[in-house]
Amino acid sequence: MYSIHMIPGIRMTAPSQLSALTTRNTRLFTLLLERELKKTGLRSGQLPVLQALQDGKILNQKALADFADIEQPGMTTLLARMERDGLIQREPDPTDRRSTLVTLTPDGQRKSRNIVPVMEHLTNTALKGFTPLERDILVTLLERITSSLKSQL
Amino acid sequence: MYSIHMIPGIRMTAPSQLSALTTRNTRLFTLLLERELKKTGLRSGQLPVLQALQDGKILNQKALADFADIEQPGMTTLLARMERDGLIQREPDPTDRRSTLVTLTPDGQRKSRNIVPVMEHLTNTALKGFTPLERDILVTLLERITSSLKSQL
DNA sequence: ATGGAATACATAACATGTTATGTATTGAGA
DNA sequence: TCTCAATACATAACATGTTATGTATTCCAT
Repeated sequence: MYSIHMIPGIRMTAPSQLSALTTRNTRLFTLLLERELKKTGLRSGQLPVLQALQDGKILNQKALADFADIEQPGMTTLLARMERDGLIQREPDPTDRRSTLVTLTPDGQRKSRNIVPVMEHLTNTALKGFTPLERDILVTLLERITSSLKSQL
Repeated sequence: MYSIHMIPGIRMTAPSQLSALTTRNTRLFTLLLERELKKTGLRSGQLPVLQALQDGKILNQKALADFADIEQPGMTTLLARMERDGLIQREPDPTDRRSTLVTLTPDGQRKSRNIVPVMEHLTNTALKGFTPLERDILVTLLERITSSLKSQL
């Protein structure tokens, strides 16, 4: 499958600080992402919503929360900020009066087109020097962790 | 905690989900960690402070912020909550009137003894099925990412 | 010795997320 | 049909983190 010879800098020490490492990487990545997005008027938390609503798609808030993998109240407040900033539009669902349908505004659509190049650039920065094999190994290991953690929920 | 999710249109097969994977793992790990810590009366953000002040060590707020790798205002508010909750004590540094010296209270010391087993258990959960080699590969790759991202700051 | 830069901390405003809880609407079974 | 559970959303309270900014103190170069 994969071999230690292909991983430079291998140390054989205990990953006692695994969570610190992933947390640090997440915060660093988000920090750099926010810097890039600042030029486009977007924030990192908005990206899943913009992605989910691309191509004129219409979703209610529950579907957006599921897609973004956050709780419903978090999505409610996020969408309130995005509506305030003119990125999305909310209107009542005519078929279900509990539900609110969300769409991108033209400005939201326009700004969301900047996301892909920004994410590509940052991902390449994070994985600088990684061989394709190393990328695959990393993703495989991370997916196994996700699976293990989700099984504990 | 910010949330970076899968962005469409990135063609690289697997690593396009890198930030989504690490972010999801971080949130999942933190969620499970908070559940465990709830029994001990601690919160996840407090752990670096408790660790840094173990064995009666005395540090000022700047040193704690550096250790925890967060900004100074974040540490100030964190320490205010921890002081409110009786985990730490703050007193003026007699040798530098700008500085505040922080120590653990007896209760903080007592509660902090629960951290290591909790973290070990959760880390083993996250890395369930990993061989020692796979653990080291993972840590090595994550550290390379940290290094690449930090070089962009 | 002193004046200006650097340092340590605090505060405000905010984004992002979590629980807990309340309200209105919908749906489903007796 | 009617009641009761489930669903969708909102709100409150909070933790954790970020910038931006202000204040007080200390350090250093002249």
